[in-house]
Amino acid sequence: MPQSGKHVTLKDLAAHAGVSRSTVSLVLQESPLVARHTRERVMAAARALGYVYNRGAATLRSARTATIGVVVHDIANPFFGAMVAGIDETLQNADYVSLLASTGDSPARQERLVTRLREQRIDALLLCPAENTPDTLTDTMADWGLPCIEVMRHIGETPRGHYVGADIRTGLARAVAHLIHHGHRRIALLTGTGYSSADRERMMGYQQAMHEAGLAPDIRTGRNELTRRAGLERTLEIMNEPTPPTALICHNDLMALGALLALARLNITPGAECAVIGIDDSDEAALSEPALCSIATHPHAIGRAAAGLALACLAAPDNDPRRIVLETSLRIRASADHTLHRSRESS
Amino acid sequence: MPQSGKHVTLKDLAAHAGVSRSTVSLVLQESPLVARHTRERVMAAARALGYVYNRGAATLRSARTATIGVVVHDIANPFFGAMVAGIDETLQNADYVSLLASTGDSPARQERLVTRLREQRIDALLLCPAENTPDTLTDTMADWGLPCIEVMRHIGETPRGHYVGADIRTGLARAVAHLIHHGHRRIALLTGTGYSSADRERMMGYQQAMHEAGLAPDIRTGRNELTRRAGLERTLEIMNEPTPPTALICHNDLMALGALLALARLNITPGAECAVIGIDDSDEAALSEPALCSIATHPHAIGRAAAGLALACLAAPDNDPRRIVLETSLRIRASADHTLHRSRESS
DNA sequence: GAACGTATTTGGATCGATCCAAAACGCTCA
DNA sequence: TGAGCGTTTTGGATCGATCCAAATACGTTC
Repeated sequence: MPQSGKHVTLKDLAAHAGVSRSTVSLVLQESPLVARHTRERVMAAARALGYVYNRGAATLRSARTATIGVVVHDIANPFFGAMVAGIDETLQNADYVSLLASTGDSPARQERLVTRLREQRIDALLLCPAENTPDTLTDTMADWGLPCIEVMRHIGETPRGHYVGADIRTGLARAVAHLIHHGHRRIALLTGTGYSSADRERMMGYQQAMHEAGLAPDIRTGRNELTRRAGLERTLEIMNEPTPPTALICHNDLMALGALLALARLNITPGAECAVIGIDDSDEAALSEPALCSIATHPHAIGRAAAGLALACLAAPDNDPRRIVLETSLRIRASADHTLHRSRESS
Repeated sequence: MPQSGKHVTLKDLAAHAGVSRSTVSLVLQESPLVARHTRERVMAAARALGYVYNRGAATLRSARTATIGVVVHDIANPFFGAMVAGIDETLQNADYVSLLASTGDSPARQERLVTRLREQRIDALLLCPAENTPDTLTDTMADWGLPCIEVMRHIGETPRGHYVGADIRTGLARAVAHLIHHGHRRIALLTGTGYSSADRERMMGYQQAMHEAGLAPDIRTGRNELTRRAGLERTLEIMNEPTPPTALICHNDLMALGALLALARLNITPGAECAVIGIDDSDEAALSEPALCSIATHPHAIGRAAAGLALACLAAPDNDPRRIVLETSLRIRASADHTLHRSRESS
């Protein structure tokens, strides 16, 4: 055992097991070339001496750490909890590990975290980019030779690199059609600043659906806060207008749940007097009172697809950008399952 | 620029800037020994060549990566989002970065993640341990010489290493006193399996408060799931008993919010007919309908304290275990702010 | 026992960054 | 101009692990 404070190295294991450093290295790599009894001797030495592999040292000669960075913009959004579970489930089978970092939706902080992860020599990056992320980040990833999969949000107008997302547009078309079918004509979209790709995608899908139905779009952009509290506050404002919308499609479930809270405060019966639809179909959507109607984006499956794509890129490097867009579905629940009262729509 | 796929190294920067590798290294370390014009030349070379530092290589000679691992058991719990924000805020000023990993409350997965983080040579670990974590983990950290701060949960009966938590016992004493003052005599504690230190702490604090009030404790342990859905389901069961409690203290806000949903489904008026108190005082507590009464544990401050302790350990290594326990406070809100109807207590 | 083929192990160079004693440089003063 | 001193830069060794050609060991056959 080396003196206190020093790490156990291959050299120590080799001396303890009576083999060479190269043999130790082969054992740790689970090489089939090593005899079984030799392998056992080395593993016993590793256990006895409390050896911890040094991935940084290994990356000086081999290229991989078996580590994937996951960078998201709001760790408190339940979408990401589910997505990370999907990522980890997929990586586990490949003996990879994900390391998660939260940008707080700041491009500057994001740059710092991405750089720090690269310095630690992650093998690939799954990135839900902060709003206003500069286009140059895609180039930087390419320069680094770091496989990067943009997830749910992308950098720039269209993704130039790999992308995994959900078919929000079709989901919005279904939501708008559903609301129209239930008698709604004043349907508003409650979204963020309008600058993130997620915002723009929602706005465009919603606008297209409204135009096709011959209705006037009503897009409510606002501050870069997509939380329950923001949904509540903004819905309170909207409902105090002279002619408020009769239906709200919210950026995500958190905002939609906030909107439900606002309606309750205003004694507006959610569903019957004002419909609310969220996006994501979080676990909470089904539990709330009334149950929230939501466009299901399947975050767990998104996570699995993104991690799977990262592993595929690492297994067979090829620079063709891949795009995976999972289907969405409209989960119809009480918050948007009533035919609108006629008096409310006319007034 | 080296050929594609190869990283830019100190050697490349040195050639580009016309200085030695040692000078480049000193510049990157921001050593005051280097002349300003030399420093500028090197930094220009680094920008021009797109240099990325290799922290793994550096740790072969220097000891630090300026990276702290944060391992939690349920990333979807809003407590951790707030705690991580506090951690990151504190680390930013020290030019440290946190890398987060989620154990899903599995000791086996936790062991794997902790090992992987150590292999990446994190400088310290903030750990909210999985339930049933073996005592030996504390010894392993000590053997590794890795400063480890247990947060909110600890390993074993009492923390043997560093610990940061909240004074749950005092919070529970206040909650019980508050409920008694409002006429409640059948007060139940809804908790987890009873095996985690967080469970035990809650059970003991609650029991002590109930004994001191001369009341019979009613502890409801259950499965290892501390979610909104679990709170809802278990409350539905409890409320179907012949003589259900008139007040529920729940393991965390998520469960308490689930309990409120259950009461609403049963047409039991939350607050008036059955009081509900959560633990954590998440952002959602104040927004819910009725607003949730909760023991505030200040996760943001917990995160700040934990990160601060980690930095202090790194700055002045000393093996004396430190213990920081932040004060809690009872945030009184509608879910537990009514005097109990007399008929309900008597029946 | 020698020859041969296969299995297993080895040793020195390499990777990128840091360390630190020595070398080099620039300035001042006699 | 040379010596002395303080500032700045340098070069070779080191760190822990991998690589890969060569060496060694082993088992089988004649």
